[in-house]
Amino acid sequence: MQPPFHRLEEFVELNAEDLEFVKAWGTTCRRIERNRAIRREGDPVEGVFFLMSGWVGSSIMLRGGKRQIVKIHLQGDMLGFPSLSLAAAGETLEALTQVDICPIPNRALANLIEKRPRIATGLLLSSQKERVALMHKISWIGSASATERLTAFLLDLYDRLEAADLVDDHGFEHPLTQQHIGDLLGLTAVHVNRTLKELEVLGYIIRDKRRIRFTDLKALRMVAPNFPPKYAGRDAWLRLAGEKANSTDAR
Amino acid sequence: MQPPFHRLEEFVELNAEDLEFVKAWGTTCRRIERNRAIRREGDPVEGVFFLMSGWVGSSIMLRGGKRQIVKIHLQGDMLGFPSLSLAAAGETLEALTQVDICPIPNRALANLIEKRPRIATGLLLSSQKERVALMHKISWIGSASATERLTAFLLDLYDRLEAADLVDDHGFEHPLTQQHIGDLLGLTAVHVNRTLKELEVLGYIIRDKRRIRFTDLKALRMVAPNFPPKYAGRDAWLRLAGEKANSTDAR
DNA sequence: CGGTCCGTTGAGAGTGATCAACGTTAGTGG
DNA sequence: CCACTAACGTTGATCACTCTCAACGGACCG
Repeated sequence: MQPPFHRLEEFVELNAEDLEFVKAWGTTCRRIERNRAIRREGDPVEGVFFLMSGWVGSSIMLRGGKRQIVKIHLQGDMLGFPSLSLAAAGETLEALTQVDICPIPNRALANLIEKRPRIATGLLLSSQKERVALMHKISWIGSASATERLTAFLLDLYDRLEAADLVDDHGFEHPLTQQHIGDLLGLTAVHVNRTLKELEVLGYIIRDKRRIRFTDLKALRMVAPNFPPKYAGRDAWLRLAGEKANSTDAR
Repeated sequence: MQPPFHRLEEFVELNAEDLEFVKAWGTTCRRIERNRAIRREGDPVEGVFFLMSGWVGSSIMLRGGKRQIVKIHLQGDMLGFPSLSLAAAGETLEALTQVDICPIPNRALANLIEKRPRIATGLLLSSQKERVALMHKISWIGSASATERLTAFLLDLYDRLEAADLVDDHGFEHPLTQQHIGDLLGLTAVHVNRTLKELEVLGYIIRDKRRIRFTDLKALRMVAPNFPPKYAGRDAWLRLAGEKANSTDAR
């Protein structure tokens, strides 16, 4: 089975050496059980993680015991990157399913930036993509109804799962409780329940245990507050590096 | 007057060559008048901008004519970085005051990544800092009251203005209408007005035209939903590159 | 002097939170 | 295999915060 490098190769074309480099990450993977923390807020930042498989939630604790889940990470994502700018980890990374993660220590990252500029560029652009995603999330958390937030979230998840080839028959299995979804969207679990039911009554989705099937994607995309932006693709690297990219590409 | 490089030097120590490189940006600055767009959503992404002086708002348009202001940029910020990952600009950059911006074309950025790894690292870490800021913003937009959101915003602005040395007598001048603040926080201008008045009645702030003075910072920080995180500082680069940084540092 | 933008204040309406109860599912140990 | 338990999902009633609509005053500008 191919490791999930689709995110790394989204913006840059990796050559043989690059691939060898990232494949080395896979040699030190760790398995973490469901509901265990990978890293807690305040822990020292020893590096980042590459998520090989499973679902991970990244959350921030608020006063009063509330938590805000900032992002659901899927396989192929880099975890803990934002905390590189902090003196101590600023987010709690929690395994929502059994997961396999590969720690990438700071030293290895530094080595990467120096030796493999194309991977570094890919990471830089991926970070910008994450910023765009956060910006959009702010835009619909800030001024959208519960129904709109929920559809935006579901569609985002759908698109990302599709990119990771985890969508089956217009639906997917997920490990999220309604409390999780509430913490993601800034809603209470009770209201998430009502809103999910509303979408089901409208005939847009069908729920069965922890499986969601999308029965009217078109209608859902009409409900959502903003359509997903179009990402740059591989030519972003071309735009950045000009003709350089072509001449150094091994394949 | 020294150009505002405080953000560039936050995570890395720039040597003489690095400084020469970034100072070159200043030679192609453009002046933009108040209320004019620097770049609109959908425009081609020809590069990023370094903000020499003035206030810039970065916003996303939503359906129904609503706009979400995602971030207020101050001098020393890099503008338009997230759009590097997009096929077309994903945010509108609007001058809130008269501003001076220095365009940095994609070609120059590529050159920078290749030739000046320390600046590149600084930009990468700055991007992560922005991600942290966005994550925090999500956390208080998602589940905080209007009062909490407003105080969080005011304090964030205060801290950033202080870093740019623009705070005077615990207060500052700003160009924002209450509509702007509403679009930032996901509130209506009417409610922003009531909430500002509430903070004034409580004795936490004093307003006079477009000037805000903070009369009880301690109380305000108690109201805000989360304290600002502690950033890594210059040793972040050390953490990344190990002893390498010391040996190559010119000063 | 008129016009426009911005700030201020009031009254009423609606969305989502809160509190509470109950049903259902899954996991545990006997 | 069953009893027990805790976590999760569902539904109802009430309440509070914020939106909406509306009117008016002040500041700035042509």
